[in-house]
Amino acid sequence: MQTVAPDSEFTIRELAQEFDVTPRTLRFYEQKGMITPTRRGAARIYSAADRARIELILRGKRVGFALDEIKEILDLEAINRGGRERLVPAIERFTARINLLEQQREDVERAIAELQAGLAWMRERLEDRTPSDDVRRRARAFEALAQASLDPWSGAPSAG
Amino acid sequence: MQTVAPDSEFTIRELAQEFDVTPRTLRFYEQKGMITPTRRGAARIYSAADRARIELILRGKRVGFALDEIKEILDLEAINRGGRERLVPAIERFTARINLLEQQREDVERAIAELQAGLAWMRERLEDRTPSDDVRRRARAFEALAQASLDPWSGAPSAG
DNA sequence: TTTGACGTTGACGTTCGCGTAAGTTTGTGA
DNA sequence: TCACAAACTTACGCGAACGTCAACGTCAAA
Repeated sequence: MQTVAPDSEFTIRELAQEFDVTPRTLRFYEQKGMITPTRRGAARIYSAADRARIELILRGKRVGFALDEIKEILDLEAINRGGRERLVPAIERFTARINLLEQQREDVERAIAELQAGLAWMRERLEDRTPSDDVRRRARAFEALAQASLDPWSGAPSAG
Repeated sequence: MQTVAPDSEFTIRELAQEFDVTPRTLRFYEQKGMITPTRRGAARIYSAADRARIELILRGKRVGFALDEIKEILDLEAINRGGRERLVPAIERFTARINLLEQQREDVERAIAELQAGLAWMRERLEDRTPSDDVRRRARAFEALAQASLDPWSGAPSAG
């Protein structure tokens, strides 16, 4: 999220701490060819561009990309250099990816809704009330799952 | 997405095909205690509730939950049976999870935007034009990454 | 100059989420 | 009754994404 001066330099530990990964992780990404920090002696020096790539890698991971896929995205520049033979299939893969992500956004929204329903449910249970109709309606997803535990409420008057 | 009659029954292969997983996957989930189909002889019989749980498991997976985490969510009914000691920490974990998901929705949206930016870029390259200012602005995320390949465009007149 | 923090390169270990035999049983139609 | 598909259990295997030593180098502070 932060933008840093373009001539910034970072050590491996600085970036590892900032992004909450271990140095091992950054070396691993390098070994996969996803980042190519320069060296001062044997030590790695990371540029602002390296840092930006790391950000993108980690965001990619959070949304479920495999490292190899992320690498392909990062290699956009290589794709650009390539001719139509590289460009065209890449465009197709990108498009497919975007569709998947849009599906995934839906999944995330449903997951949020479901967890919130479960949460509301638990909160009412915590207050020892039988769940309100509204909560029960929102917890529909869980009704199917937890019928055994829901059924006692569904027909019976609250049995204190 | 489909709602089925509550007394429906399914074989392992039916559900495997419907959800595009292998039978092995469903047995694996069972082994982890995430579903508990009944048996007819040795053969598994899945109920509508089992089917609903599978749906939830798979959606959970798509948004990046680990199976153990999904199991916890599915165990809401067990949590419900438990007292405050179980309920309270569960509420906290659910809340934390929701926050993560909201963060993730942002990540997904950014990822979509970035891929679309890359896509627009590639499309213009495909037409052999130097990327328009608009596209370049949207591809900011990639500028930092691929400076080497972007710089040639930035100041120079298109050199065919 | 020794200590200690931080860096390096292998190289093997671990967890997760199943895949993949191998061999056995069970149910159904010819 | 035989065959064959489809289910079952057991168990080892695998790729991804690192974790975790081991063994070594380097530099600043004490």
